[in-house]
Amino acid sequence: MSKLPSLKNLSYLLALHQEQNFNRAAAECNVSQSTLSSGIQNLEEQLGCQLIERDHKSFLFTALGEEIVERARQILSAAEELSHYAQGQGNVMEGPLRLGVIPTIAPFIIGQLSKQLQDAYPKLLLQISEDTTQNLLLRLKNGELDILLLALPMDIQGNQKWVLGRDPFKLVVHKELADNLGEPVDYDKLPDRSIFLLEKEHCMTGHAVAACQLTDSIKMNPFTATSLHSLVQMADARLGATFIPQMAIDQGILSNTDLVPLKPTGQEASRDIGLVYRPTTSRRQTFRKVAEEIAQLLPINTLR
Amino acid sequence: MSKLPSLKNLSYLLALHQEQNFNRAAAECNVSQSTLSSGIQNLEEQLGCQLIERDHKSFLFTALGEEIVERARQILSAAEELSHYAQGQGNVMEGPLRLGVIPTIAPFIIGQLSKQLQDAYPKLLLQISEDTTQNLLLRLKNGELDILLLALPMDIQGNQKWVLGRDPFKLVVHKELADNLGEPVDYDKLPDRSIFLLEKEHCMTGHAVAACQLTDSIKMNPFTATSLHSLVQMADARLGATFIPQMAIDQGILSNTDLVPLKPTGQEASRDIGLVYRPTTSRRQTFRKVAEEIAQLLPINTLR
DNA sequence: TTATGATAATCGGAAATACCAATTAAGTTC
DNA sequence: GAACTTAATTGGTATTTCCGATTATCATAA
Repeated sequence: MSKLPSLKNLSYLLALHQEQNFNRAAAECNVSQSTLSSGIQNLEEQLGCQLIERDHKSFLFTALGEEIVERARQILSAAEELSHYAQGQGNVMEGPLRLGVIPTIAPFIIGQLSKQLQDAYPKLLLQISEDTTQNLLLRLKNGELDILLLALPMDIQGNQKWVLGRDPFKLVVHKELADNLGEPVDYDKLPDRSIFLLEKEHCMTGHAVAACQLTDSIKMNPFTATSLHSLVQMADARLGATFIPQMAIDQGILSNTDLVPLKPTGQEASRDIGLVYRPTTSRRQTFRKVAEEIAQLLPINTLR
Repeated sequence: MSKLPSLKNLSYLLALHQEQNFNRAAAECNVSQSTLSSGIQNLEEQLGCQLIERDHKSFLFTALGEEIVERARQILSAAEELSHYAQGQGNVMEGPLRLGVIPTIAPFIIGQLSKQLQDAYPKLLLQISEDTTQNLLLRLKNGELDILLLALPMDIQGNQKWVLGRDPFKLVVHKELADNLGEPVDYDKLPDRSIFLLEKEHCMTGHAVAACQLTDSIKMNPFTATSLHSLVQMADARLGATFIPQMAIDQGILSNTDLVPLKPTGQEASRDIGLVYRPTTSRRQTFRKVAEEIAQLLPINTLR
């Protein structure tokens, strides 16, 4: 059997890939430039293939090199997790857990979630990042994050998911405009261009349109907001109506407003909330317990 | 950050776990006993936990040690796969592929499959093992096998699967007994205890009983056979009827007999054929291509 | 054109480590 | 209790790893 690459050399390769510069990569690894350089050469020799193309002064990763980087990342992160796991004496609910959450979920759950996890698993170190679905998926892929809390359906690429629960949409309007709409709401009774939605970057826009049967409706206003709180403000100023997820309402996003939530048209006017993770993870146990905690906080818990 | 364990020490741990003896494990690793011994101690020190309990003369893996072994296996196999992948210059259809197949599928597919894979991917080294579902799952778990070709539904434990296709069951009887049965077969017209099946170890028994709506039937004969070929022989000797999967019939298991295949009762009188693999694998690409080749050989291809 | 600076590779020696053979310690078997 | 077997320990050697200094190559500024 051919000799296996050492974890050290693989980590040199990762650092080099990240920094794209031998000196900085060496500094990152706390070794000298010469050590890192020969480490990479060593690796290429052991693997019997070229990982970077040398251009006399600069260099470039080969396609094969890029793929090797990908795999090396998985191996190293598994090794790190093993080490953590051992140091925690097998307690999987210990150490850092990096969670990514989209902006239409984060503000309405992370408070309770942090508290609940802190109580249940005091040694767990929850680190939350808020970003768009696409960015979160990138950061999950390159190992920056461990798990993502997203709205589904969604192309989660090669990853795996658990569906934790459902979050119904409500049509939110000023109370003085609510009377003649009925429930579920008859959109025809709304003026044209009177429904405000979020920017396209937010997957909630698509989910709301689909779930509430609003496709291509002339009722939608072309102006788009960047947060649910902005939408609420606009609706409260009687500029029109908007869709707000139940979990935001439960967290009091409508308090101090004159808005009322109405049931929208659509059999299942809701989005699914799911937890997404790399298929190659070795922390399923940890993630599962976190999933259970999150599911309890959702308007409709469908886990299990 | 704490220091990562070396792959070498992890491989010592795996060998020790497999051999349960320092000398044999050392021989396995081509190092001296003292090297392996200190390697293990080293590992325990680095990980900051006890992996084996020393009993003055003998030893025992701790629960934590067992779990570490599990993870170490994954890491090492990923590292090996990385090495292979690099040596093959990124060609995923190269090198050994260890496939486990159950006995009620193997004889009717491995001939064609070997040939087809050999033609499509000449550098792929297919190694086939035939065993019961339970044994195959054990061997998949401990890294002895890469993928399993099984009949579903089945508890595949923590593994993942693709359903490749369907394989209908046929009720096989002697042609002189076939006339008054009709199609789909009315079991009431068969004598009691006239249906022969395989031993319980073979999952096909359960699948056939369920798919063909035979639950707890008095029609079943308590004698059980160990292979489909035995069942065919018994049916041909007019001892009774039996269920035979379509793929066996397609491969000519009924030639040189006086048996005829009849459509059994049951909407979907068939078993699913699936490919099962560890969720932590880094060879999905390889497996997928193999899956496509296998699916083509099934009576009903449902892949994609 | 020649300095200057930046880069990655190479070289030589020092430090760390991995390894083995032999020995020890402890328990088992005959 | 003698002969084995087992894992740990020891001491010495071989190997590997790492660093600092140097070299080679190029880009750019003077």
